[in-house]
Amino acid sequence: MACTNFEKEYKNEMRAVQDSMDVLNGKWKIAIISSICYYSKRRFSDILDDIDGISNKMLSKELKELELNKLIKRTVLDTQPVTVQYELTEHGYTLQTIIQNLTEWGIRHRKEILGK
Amino acid sequence: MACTNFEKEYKNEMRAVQDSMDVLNGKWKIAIISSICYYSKRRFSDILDDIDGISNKMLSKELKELELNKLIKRTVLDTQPVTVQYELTEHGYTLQTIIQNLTEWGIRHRKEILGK
DNA sequence: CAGTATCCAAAGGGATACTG
DNA sequence: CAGTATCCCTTTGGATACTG
Repeated sequence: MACTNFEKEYKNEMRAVQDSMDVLNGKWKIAIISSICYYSKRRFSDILDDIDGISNKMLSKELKELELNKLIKRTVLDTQPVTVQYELTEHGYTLQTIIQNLTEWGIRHRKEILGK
Repeated sequence: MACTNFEKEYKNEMRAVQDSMDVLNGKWKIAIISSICYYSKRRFSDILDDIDGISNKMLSKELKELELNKLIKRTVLDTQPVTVQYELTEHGYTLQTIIQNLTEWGIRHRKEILGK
C-alpha cells in the first residue's frame, strides 16, 4: 500500500500508521488489552497479577490512556471496598485483527531471525 | 484470537506480538521502511530528507536495528565519495500487510475519537 | 556522502510508601 | 481494592561538531 500510493495521500497514511502505533505503544498496552479481552471483564488487581513485571503506577497510567482512546470502558462497582471493572469497547475489539496479524508476523519473524 | 485461546498458548502469542512491536517501535521505524519501500532503493541522505525531523544519529541507529532484524539490506556502492543504498528484503516486504492494517485502523480510530 | 562522537535535557519507568 | 505521590536512576533523543 505505502509502496503504490501517489504522494499526495502519502502523508495522511503515514499519520494514520503513527496514530495506531501511538495507541498501542508503551511497554504494556497490548498485554493489558489481551488480559481484559481474554477474561471479558477484569479488575485492576487481576490485571496487575496477569501481567508479569508491571507496576501499579504503570498499569494505572496505561489504563487511563486506553480509556482516553476509547478502547476500554471503566466501571466502578458499588461494593465495599470499591471494585473497578475494565472491559473492551466495541472500538477496542476492532483491534483484534491487528493483534492477530502482529502475532502471526512475530512468529514468522522469529523463524526468519533464528534462521528458520 | 487472543480472546479465544487456551492459556498454554497465551504466553507464546503474547511474546510474538511483543516481538513485532519491538521491531516496529521507535519513533521512526515505519517512516523509514515506508520511505525505502516507496522508492525501492534509497540512500542515507535521501531518507534523511524524506522524514521530517529525524536526525542523522537517529536514522543511523534505526537503520542498524532494521538491518539486524533483516528487514532491510545495506549496500555500499563503490563511488567517490561512498554511496550507501538501502532496500527492503523479502522479509521486510512481508510487513506490508501489517502496515496497511495499521493505516486502516488508524483512520477508523481517528473517526472514533473525533466523534465520527 | 554516510555516518560517529559527545554533551545534555527531558521523558520513562521501577520501588516504595501512602490514601479513600 | 484501586489507585496517587515521591524519589531517583536509566533511557531517549535533539543539537552540534567531527571523520574517512
